[in-house]
Amino acid sequence: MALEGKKNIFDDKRLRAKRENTSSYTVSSSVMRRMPRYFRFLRDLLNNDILRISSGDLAKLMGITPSQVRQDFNSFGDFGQQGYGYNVKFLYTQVSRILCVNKKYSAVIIGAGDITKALLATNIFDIRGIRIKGVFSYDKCDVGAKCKDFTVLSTDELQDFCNGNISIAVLALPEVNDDVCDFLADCGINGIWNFSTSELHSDKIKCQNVMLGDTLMLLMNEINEIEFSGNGENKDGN
Amino acid sequence: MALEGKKNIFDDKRLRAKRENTSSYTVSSSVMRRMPRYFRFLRDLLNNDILRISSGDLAKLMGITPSQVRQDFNSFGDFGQQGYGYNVKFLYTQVSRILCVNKKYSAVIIGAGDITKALLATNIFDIRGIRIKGVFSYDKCDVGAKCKDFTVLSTDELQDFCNGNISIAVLALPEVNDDVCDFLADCGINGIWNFSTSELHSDKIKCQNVMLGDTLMLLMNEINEIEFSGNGENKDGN
DNA sequence: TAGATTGTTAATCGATTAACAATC
DNA sequence: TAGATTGTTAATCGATTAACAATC
Repeated sequence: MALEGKKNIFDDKRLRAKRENTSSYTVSSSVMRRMPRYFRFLRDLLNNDILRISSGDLAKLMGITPSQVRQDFNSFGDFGQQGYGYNVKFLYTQVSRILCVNKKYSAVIIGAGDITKALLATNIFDIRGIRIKGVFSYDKCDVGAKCKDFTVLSTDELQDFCNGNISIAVLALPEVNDDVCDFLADCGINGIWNFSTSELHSDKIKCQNVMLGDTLMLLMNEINEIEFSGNGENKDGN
Repeated sequence: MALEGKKNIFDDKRLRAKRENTSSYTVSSSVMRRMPRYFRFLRDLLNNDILRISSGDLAKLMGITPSQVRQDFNSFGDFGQQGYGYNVKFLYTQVSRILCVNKKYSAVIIGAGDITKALLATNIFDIRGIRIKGVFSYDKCDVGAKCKDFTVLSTDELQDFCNGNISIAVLALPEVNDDVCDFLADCGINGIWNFSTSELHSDKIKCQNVMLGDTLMLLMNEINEIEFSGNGENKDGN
């Protein structure tokens, strides 16, 4: 495809800034947070054999403005072509690269309960190139049990097990203490995908706090505006 | 407590606007999305027997500015007191009310797999006053099986089962079709908490799309900036 | 009363949208 | 070439922060 031939994978504003020592160029977090959504929509387009799309059509599909589509991608590089639009496959590759999908990160899961089983039953890790290397538990009763293909190990063994080769820890526990950040950072782990109810922040390790209850409560608020319109009582009489 | 005595639960800018027919007052979604986080921090304060807090201290705790704390709460009403600060219990009650926690909504779960089991094993519904009334499946093979205390029913029976008494449907399925929104709306359900990989939007029903993969990819991007600093290779040599 | 801290207005900052010249 | 559509600048909009008078 002509487009790909012309595009250089290093035609990336951040990398360019780095090379030219204008350095400090970073993409704002509002832009970054939209990238996974682009990723999903572009994947769907590819699955439907749509090879080319304009900012206008993509915007309509996603319920945003064409300007935003163009601005968003332009914070990373010149991914389109005037008069043509965007090559979907190329754009998808760029977004995948931005999100580091298929970097083949290694991960461990900490916790041996139902969340762990649920995550292992999906392809959420596989399709992003993440390899789960082990399942660990703080609870000695779990040690030795099976979780899908994994024999649960004690967190006492985690540091030796990691040996600097694990990038991500999935925290699939109901509650954790703040020290878990230090502990995992000391194991050489760089990021925590946190399903516990405790919000984590650390200078030593990146944390993504899933906080499932938050979206549930937002939904409770949103439906309230329907249910209470008028009579001030909901379906349960409250 | 003096504060509570003086405060009127209807001293709420939205309700005031409604009464005075200035009507259209709505809180911006940026403010609304922060409410669950306030809810969690205020609950923690209460659990630690802290009964009073200033916007400055709460801001420090949460890593935001005192101005934001005051502005956020002021979009709903006058929840504090000059010279004193905020009464934690009262503020928590207001935030709970805003988020409709403990409204005793009824819900059903659709899907009888590991996500359903994982959710039923937590107290995520209980502590928010949500009552799970049934578990349903599109897959006839699941029907009759047990999911915790529930016997899985067919989605064919959903409409009769709901009979207008169910507010929330938890979609615990890998993938769904867009029509699911119409189907659930026709059952009289008002909101979908969506764990599938398909993003849902509808005029007929509120949707909260969890999109677990999104935060995982953001984490992959964030740790990349650590791992690739310098040599351009990650721990797996990619 | 004096000190503390809110509620609220004004100033700033950043993000989104609009417009259009560049160009495929 | 003419039409289409980007990349990018300028304008707008909204959200955050600062400042301070009100007041507990």
